[in-house]
Amino acid sequence: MAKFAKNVDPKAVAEKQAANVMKQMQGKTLPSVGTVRNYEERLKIVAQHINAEFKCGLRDLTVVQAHQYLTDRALEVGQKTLDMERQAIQTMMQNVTGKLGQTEKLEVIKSEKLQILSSRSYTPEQVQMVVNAQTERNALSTEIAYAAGLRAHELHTLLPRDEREPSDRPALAEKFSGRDGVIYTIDGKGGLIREVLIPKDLADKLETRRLEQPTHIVDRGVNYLSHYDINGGNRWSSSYSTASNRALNWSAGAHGVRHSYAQERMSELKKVMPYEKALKVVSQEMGHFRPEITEVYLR
DNA sequence: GATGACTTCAACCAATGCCG
DNA sequence: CGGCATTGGTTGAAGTCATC
Repeated sequence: MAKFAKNVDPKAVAEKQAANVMKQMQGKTLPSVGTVRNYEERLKIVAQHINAEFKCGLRDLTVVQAHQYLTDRALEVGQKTLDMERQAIQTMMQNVTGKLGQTEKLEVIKSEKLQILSSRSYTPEQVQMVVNAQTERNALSTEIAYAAGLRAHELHTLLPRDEREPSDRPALAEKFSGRDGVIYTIDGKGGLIREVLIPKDLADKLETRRLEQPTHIVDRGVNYLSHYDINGGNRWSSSYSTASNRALNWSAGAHGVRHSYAQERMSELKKVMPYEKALKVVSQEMGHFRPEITEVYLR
């Protein structure tokens, strides 16, 4: 009895079960750090539910019970979260508990909640209002991300062009045409190094924050080596959202400035070239492998 | 010493994006 | 076009720092 006393918290129990399962995944071909974090997080939620509903531990979960759980869960969360939980359970069953063979899969369940896909972009004036509601350090990150179309985490990976070679990717001559500034590189999604263009005045401000020694930064469990004293990742994203709510009474998230970049570049380029060509140029500037991805930024 | 502006963290949920 | 991997958004609690 006494030895269970410290484990009466259901959340703590579920957390431990998820952690143990993930530990047993070591040695398998593990996905990225961020994905591992997602799996563990989702498995913790799954464990909490099934501990209560089925009175069993996480690794006792059967295929039939998993199906039952996901079907119930479809009423509570959206498709993406439901997918993540199914994948996490599936990976556990394939690699740890053996309830599924390596090629066997769980049935895909449809969420009952429909997702609303509305525009996330900000006008230049709106971005300026958000910038004004942030401290100088966060404001600089916002201005750079907006001017160069960066993802939040990419702010932690900035480096001048002459200090790092970009990945070998096709590039049209029209890349960055109509704008000028200083070329930097960033380490993007999936390890793709790409060139980005930062206006001169912002590049100057950025260089005043250059560090003598690069500093180690952890964001959402992922390690970065930042060469500048600027914010990025979830800290900047959080700052942006709260500042947006203060200034505008709404927020579409920091990623909204990347949507703005895409839309502004498209309207600039469409004046001097056909739509298809413009889309191709913008997709290269944003580090997309295919132009169709860029189109989701235009809605 | 209360209040508000601002930042950070952790936990939960969702969108983005590649590829078969 | 769907499955799956990777990245981002929101929220509440808590901390710092002015300001009154």
